Amino acid sequence: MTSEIKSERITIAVRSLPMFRGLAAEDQRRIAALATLKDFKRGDHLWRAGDPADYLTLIVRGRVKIVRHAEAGDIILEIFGEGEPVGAIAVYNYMPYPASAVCLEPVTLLMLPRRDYFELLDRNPDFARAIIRELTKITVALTRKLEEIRGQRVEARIAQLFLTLAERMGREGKDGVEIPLQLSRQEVADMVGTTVESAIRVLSRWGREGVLITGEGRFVIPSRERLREAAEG
Amino acid sequence: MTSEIKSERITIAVRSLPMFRGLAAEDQRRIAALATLKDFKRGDHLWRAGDPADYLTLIVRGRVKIVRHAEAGDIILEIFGEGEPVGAIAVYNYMPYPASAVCLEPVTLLMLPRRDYFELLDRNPDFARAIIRELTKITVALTRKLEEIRGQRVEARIAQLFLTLAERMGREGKDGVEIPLQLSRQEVADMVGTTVESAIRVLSRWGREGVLITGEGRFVIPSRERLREAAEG
DNA sequence: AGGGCGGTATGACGCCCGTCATGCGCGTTT
DNA sequence: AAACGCGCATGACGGGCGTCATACCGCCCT
Repeated sequence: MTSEIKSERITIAVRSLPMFRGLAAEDQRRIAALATLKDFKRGDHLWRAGDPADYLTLIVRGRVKIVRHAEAGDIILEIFGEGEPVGAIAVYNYMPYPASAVCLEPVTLLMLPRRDYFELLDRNPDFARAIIRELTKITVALTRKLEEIRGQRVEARIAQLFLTLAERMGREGKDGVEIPLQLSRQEVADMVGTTVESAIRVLSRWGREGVLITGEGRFVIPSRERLREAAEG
Repeated sequence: MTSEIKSERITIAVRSLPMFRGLAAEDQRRIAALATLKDFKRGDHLWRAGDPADYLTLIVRGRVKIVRHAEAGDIILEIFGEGEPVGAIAVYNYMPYPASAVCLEPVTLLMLPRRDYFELLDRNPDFARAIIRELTKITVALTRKLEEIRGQRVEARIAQLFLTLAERMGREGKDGVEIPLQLSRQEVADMVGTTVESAIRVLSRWGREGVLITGEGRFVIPSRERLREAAEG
């Protein structure tokens, strides 16, 4: 009974993932039979840096941050959302995860054992293309991050961060652009490579000035233009 | 006559490249027939950011830096050497080059038209694996660069840079580890994300203290240990 | 109630490093 | 030779931001 409900959930999940959408119904059924779903809550680790990568992991619901723990503090490399594969590179290359993955919200994962994933790859070469596309995106994003951190002042970097977030996941609300994402000051700092105190100083000042307002699990940008000015410096 | 000599050179070049080594002799012959060689000298641009990527480019001889021109100054993202493909991502994805490529030394390139490259990909799926491997390497390198730039002081970053270079291309000489690579102070600065002046201050002091000596087209590290101390800070 | 904890906020201090200026040596140009 | 450009070197100055300290608030726990 429960397992039937479960398998029903899995089938729906498989169909909803862009990566599997183009597949034949038979392939989709096979994947659903081999894959499992797993739930997490905010703050949970999907894995830690160094763990073995035994499953191909796809996000069905929620968002996840990829974090590297460095001596000088943590660095958030990327935020993945629904439909995206997480840690696909590590799985593909038989390497331990180079970074940790932590949930920013309640998350549901579809997990496919590595062995089955490779079998799928053999029968469906488009998957290699999908991987390459993901890797390209990551490379471009990392390059941009490098440019931003380099030389720019902290305020400009944070402004740039929220402009990017607004572009990626912003919704037009009645008070301006709304970014539905729960990030602590610490996490903002980790994303632009600075300290909590500096992030707090900028964000609390922006709150007073009405440039960017922190709400419950979201940020609001009353005027994109004023944020852009801050980004220019 | 000349063309025979040329085709002879090409055949040798194809055989020397790791990417082609596993191929059947017939495939190697086909590649040699389609590819061309091109020579450059130090300072030449292989291409500039924004140029169309019409050829798969492999380094037969010499080294190349990948540079992004940012407002705050240039950033050297990567240095590629013999046997490595350059800009393979751009070719694969039909996108214009996201960064410029400049020769650090006299360079010889093997260039394969994109059309032929894709044909080769279809007939030989291992190539996709090769691409993914390259992309993975790049991602890891970029991640490391991010960590280094973040938080660390300039002196530590430069020390880290030369430790990495020593690991990648160092040779044991009579005075210590020798890095056979011509880099200006400006280029060192661009690699760690700082200014020329700061790079000069560190390097000239190290020269006086005997931590790292700049020679003709090379650097010498008398004692890895002292450099490591500088990297720790 | 009290105590611990995590996130947020604010002030004071200090120093690294980016910026600007100046000078030197060397090769190339006119 | 003078003029110019380029790479390297060194000094002075100032500010951004990392570091440390303190405090407030809400929440969970025993």
